[in-house]
Amino acid sequence: MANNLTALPAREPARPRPAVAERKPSPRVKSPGREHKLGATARSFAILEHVAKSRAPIDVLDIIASLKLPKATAYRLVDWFVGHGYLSREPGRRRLIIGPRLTELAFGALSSSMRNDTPHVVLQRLVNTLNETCNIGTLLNGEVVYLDRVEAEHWPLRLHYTSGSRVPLHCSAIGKLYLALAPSARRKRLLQSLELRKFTENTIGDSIQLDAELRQIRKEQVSFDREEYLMGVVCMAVPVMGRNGELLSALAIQAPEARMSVQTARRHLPALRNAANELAEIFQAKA
Amino acid sequence: MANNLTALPAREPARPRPAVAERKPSPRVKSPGREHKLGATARSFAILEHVAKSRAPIDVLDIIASLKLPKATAYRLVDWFVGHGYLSREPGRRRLIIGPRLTELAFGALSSSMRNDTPHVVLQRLVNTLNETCNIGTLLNGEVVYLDRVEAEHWPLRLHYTSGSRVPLHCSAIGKLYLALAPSARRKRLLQSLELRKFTENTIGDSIQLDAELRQIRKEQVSFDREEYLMGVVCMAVPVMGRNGELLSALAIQAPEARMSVQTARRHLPALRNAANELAEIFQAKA
DNA sequence: ATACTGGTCTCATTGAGTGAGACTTTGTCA
DNA sequence: TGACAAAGTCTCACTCAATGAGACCAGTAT
Repeated sequence: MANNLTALPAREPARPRPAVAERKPSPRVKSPGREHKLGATARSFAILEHVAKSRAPIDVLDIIASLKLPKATAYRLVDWFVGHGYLSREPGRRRLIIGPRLTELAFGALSSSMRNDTPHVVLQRLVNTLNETCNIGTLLNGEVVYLDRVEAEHWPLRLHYTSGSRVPLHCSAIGKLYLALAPSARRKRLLQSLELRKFTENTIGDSIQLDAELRQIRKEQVSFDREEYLMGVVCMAVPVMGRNGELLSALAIQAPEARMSVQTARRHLPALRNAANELAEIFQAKA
Repeated sequence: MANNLTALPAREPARPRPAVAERKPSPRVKSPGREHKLGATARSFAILEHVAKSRAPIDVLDIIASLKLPKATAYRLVDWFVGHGYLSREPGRRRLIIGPRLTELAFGALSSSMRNDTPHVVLQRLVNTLNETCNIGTLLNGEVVYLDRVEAEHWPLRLHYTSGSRVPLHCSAIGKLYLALAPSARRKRLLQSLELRKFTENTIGDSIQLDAELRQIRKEQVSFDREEYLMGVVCMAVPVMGRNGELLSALAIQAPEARMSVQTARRHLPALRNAANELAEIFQAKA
């Protein structure tokens, strides 16, 4: 966990007064990767996390030391927290403990995440049962992105947020599923902007064939990736449908073909369908 | 809760440019009630609180409306939260839920506040009276986790952070309590995804039986684990209820059956109930 | 096409936040 | 009791991070 708190501008030693002012002519380069700073807020959370993590009441100097905050700043922030009930001081008016407001927030957060985190739990359970990697994915900007992903075998359930990786639509189970089940207007547009590039010998390369495949998918409500993107990787995806038949997202299982042929995958279909239904219900929590 | 978020300066409609600058001659009167603003931070917490409080995933527009934040600002903050894991987005890339980082913080905050604040004292007292191990637990990601735990006999009041240990819902007193008292929609979901694995001969193995048990629990507001998970271990759990009947957490006593039969446990019920009430009050301290 | 609705981006403006350091209070040791 | 250090507060010049109005840009619905 990179702790960039110190990395604030590192102000100069406060020169007495440098004339009046030199208007910088706004050198704002149109940097595309706009990152927001929220410096104070970041520090605030760091402090809370520090207090929450520590086993015993903590004093401000600890915070200053651990987080490398300047004294004045640390006291200022802590004061604010105390004043707003997020932190409290122990009887001796010194060491800090979690305040009532934060406790309240914590309760809320926990029960909220109890309610809403369930997608992940469902996924996790599915993976435990089938013992293969599964993921929940959706379409975003014409690409498949994974919303959550639980890897089999190894615990470290790494969340692959695959921000960068472009998974083309025409050669991934989830992508084809979306193509197949999108309302026709949308499908048309998506198809139009597809370039049916070949990745393996199995990749679908012409639109006639793709069309047939999509029809099949629509009929069966399952989509397969038979080593169409990566040789040796097989994938099966089912839709997570909303009440009105909208496609909320897709649930997929993925494994090396050595371990899971398309045949084998089909055997997992009931389990996937089941999980997909659970997910559908969860996603449709009412306000 | 006074909602002063709107009370930020209320910027003027951006006058083109008002000459260069008029140095205010520092009218800083030595105001004694120095108030720090921390505007961004305040707003940040307001957002988190809002999300945590709402029972369903919330969308940014709700936030904007409820908190009267300017659109751009709200999106900026939310983005930051999502980027830093405090909030997450649901499938449709729209509604917001509590993120992993906030869950972690919440958990830390709660157990920290258990330890330092009165909850721990209450628990301790209970243990001293009954002379058996007691713990406060909750449900997190479909598992039972202990927020605080005081062991009898041995001093070392170890806090079981049970990061790894999965305590299944259907065969633990706290788990069944949660199952029984959850709102019916959630109960349904939880039950659906339960695998009634047998751990001992007493483990409840079929859903009919479980259903009966849950009804009983709901009626009596106590839940027992009669050696259903570990042979020789008996457990009894009572709810800690909020003002509106929400389940805040659960309080349980645990002992070897040799020392505490279910009968004996029942005798401790009044003491547990009492402590649970105390806890309820503590948890609902007003800001 | 046409009108929404949800969301992103830009950018001038400025006040919120900053932090070195002086200062005050509290605690400790002789 | 004084004297010294450590903990905590306050000041203030400086500036950059946050702000928010509004233009803009998808998608979706009509």
